[in-house]
Amino acid sequence: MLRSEQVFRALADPNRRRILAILKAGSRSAGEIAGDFPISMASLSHHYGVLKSADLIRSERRGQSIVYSLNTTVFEDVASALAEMFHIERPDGGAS
Amino acid sequence: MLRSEQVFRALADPNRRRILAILKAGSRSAGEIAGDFPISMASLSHHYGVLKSADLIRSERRGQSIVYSLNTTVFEDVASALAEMFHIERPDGGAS
DNA sequence: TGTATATTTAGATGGTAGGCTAAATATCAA
DNA sequence: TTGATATTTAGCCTACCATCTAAATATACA
Repeated sequence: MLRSEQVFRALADPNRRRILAILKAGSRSAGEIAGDFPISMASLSHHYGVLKSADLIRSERRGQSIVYSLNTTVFEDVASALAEMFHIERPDGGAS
Repeated sequence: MLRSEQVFRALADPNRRRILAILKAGSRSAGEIAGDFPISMASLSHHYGVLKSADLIRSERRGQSIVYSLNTTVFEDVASALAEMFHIERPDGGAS
């Protein structure tokens, strides 16, 4: 089940999209990600929450750190929803 | 050139997504669209502005009415950007 | 246990977004 | 030009969002 509402809202913020872009290269801890941003770790934590509630990322504790990674399966759904929204024919006809 | 920033922001609002869904069925005047919404025509006009600045819709005056229609080409770009964002292979390899 | 490190949660604040009403603009038709 | 219809623009208000600092939680290590 795709939470369109939360997904679109999550994608609306440039910092969140940048987090996703970073995670695209591989999993990273909250601290590692923070190094690339000018905002506080607390603010980033808020963004992680938004991305998680949209199921776009996942988190896993590893020792003292919390490691975030991309959840690619949801992206398939988003791409399909978007294609549907614009009535674009896609070869896989709606990966669910 | 895709204005990601404005496109994502435009898609973040449910009323705007609903406007797009309505226009998917065909062009409609501002007044016709308004019939499906509980908000004022002035508020809708604001949403048209946001959608236009993202180049997601186009407008054309026809007599006293202004008729809105979907700009599907931009959606191809959005779908591609999204696919890129998640590193999903697509058959058309990025329609630009 | 006590302390340091890593991250989140709580609470406050400024800015932006979306809603409204009222006024302005544009077209049509007398 | 005058009046009616269609839509946008202007101004205001409220709610939400991104950000901050400070405090809380969780883990590691001595």
